[in-house]
Amino acid sequence: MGKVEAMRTKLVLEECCPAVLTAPLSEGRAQELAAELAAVADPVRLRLLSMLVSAESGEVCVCEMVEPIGRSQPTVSHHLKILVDAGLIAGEKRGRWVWYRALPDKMAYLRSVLA
Amino acid sequence: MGKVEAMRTKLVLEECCPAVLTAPLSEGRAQELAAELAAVADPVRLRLLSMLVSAESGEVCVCEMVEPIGRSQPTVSHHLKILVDAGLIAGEKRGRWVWYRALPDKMAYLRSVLA
DNA sequence: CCTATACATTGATGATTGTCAATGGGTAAG
DNA sequence: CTTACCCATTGACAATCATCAATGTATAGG
Repeated sequence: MGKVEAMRTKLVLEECCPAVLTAPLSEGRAQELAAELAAVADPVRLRLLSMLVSAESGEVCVCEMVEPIGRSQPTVSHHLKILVDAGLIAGEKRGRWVWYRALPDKMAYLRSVLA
Repeated sequence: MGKVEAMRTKLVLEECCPAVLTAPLSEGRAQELAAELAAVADPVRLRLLSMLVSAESGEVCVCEMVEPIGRSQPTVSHHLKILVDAGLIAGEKRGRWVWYRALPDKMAYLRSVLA
């Protein structure tokens, strides 16, 4: 195995995709992981996440999300709260507006769960 | 940026975690991705997956999963069917038994969705 | 054949969830 | 102070889902 291949293996395994599912899961641990994954297993929340991640400034006002999402304002707030509770995004109030941004670390963790 | 860092970035971005969420998602695409992620957002299905992935021989008989999972046999069959429909596992009948194995490609795809 | 075993399917039920209308809590403008 | 605006919360409802008992299908053994 050449130097490049060895590095690729090391990086992929240790830095990007640490194994989590490679040992039998306990009932409690599985319950916890499932709840965290459920946060992203929803079309509205995936679209909200994609809007935040792809935003030029890194943050988006709620008022800019309601119309593109195509749901009522309370429904959008509901999903944003679920994402906040899951640690995937964070909101900051400025005046009458609230700006949300993505927290990539938690997303990376969720990705590592599926290994 | 040194050679190693450049390679790390390239590998992580292109080989392990291709970006999928970095552009705003359409309603239809989000619906599709959410349905695929929902397959793994369940404690029973996560435990089934972990049993298959960590199995020595790479496959596990249904009869070996019912008792550890702690649910009825029809419930286990129900969840196995959902995983099969999601393309995450496959089953093969041998005599009276059915052996399931994990299909890692689909799992890697799901992982790439969260980028 | 007849019985036992392994798994899938069906039907019913309780729990969870996504949705919206109505309302509440703050903030800025007049 | 009053009004208008932004967002969160509450309550209600319909849809979805996880679960089990009962039943169906297929295979092996006697």
